[in-house]
Amino acid sequence: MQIIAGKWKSVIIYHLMAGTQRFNDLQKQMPDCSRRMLALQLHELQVDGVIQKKVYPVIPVKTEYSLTDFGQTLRPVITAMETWGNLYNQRATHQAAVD
Amino acid sequence: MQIIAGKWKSVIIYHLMAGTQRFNDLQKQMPDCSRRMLALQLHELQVDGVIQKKVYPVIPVKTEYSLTDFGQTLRPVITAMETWGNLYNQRATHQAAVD
DNA sequence: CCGTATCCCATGAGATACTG
DNA sequence: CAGTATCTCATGGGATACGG
Repeated sequence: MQIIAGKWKSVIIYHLMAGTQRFNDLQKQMPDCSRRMLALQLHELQVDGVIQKKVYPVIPVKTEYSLTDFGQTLRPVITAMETWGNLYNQRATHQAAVD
Repeated sequence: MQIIAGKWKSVIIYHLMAGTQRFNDLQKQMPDCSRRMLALQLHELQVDGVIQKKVYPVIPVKTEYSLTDFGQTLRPVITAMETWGNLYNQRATHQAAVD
């Protein structure tokens, strides 16, 4: 599952599951991920065919990211993670591991 | 999900889902993971409360690793990954991403 | 058998400044 | 707005050798 292994990839996919997002939308939802890292991981996800990027040639530029059909197949994996996270997020034990 | 984020952690958990394993058992099942890396990731999983280690004070030493109750709660996540992997492992496209 | 210690290089990732 | 470029330091991870 190298496809998800990147530190932020699963989070990006999670946010894109809610629908198309712009670069800044994603950044606001992941304040701990630097602009540089976000760009790098988005690029990798794109190369792996998980997400697609649409660029509108207006000024200033506008881009939109969304899941490809292939990326959509990852939904069950991400939702399994989310379900697990919801169960254990509020607990004191293992808090460091859950993050 | 830093708990699974380590390069080999999900694979270790996957193998331990089949039951208790010795260090060498795990190593044989993960030839691409060095002994050093295996030891490091096992230790982290132990610290995070995902797995437990039992050492038998015989010579030569014998150790056994198994999932804790907490570790067992990760089953749905790992099986979701496995299901996804089974679907896409054999396909030509995205092969690099699946790995 | 099951690790740890050390050395060393490759990659990761923040900060900052710049561009179409 | 949505990135790139560069510099720099931190971390990851292989190889090898050693230890209980």
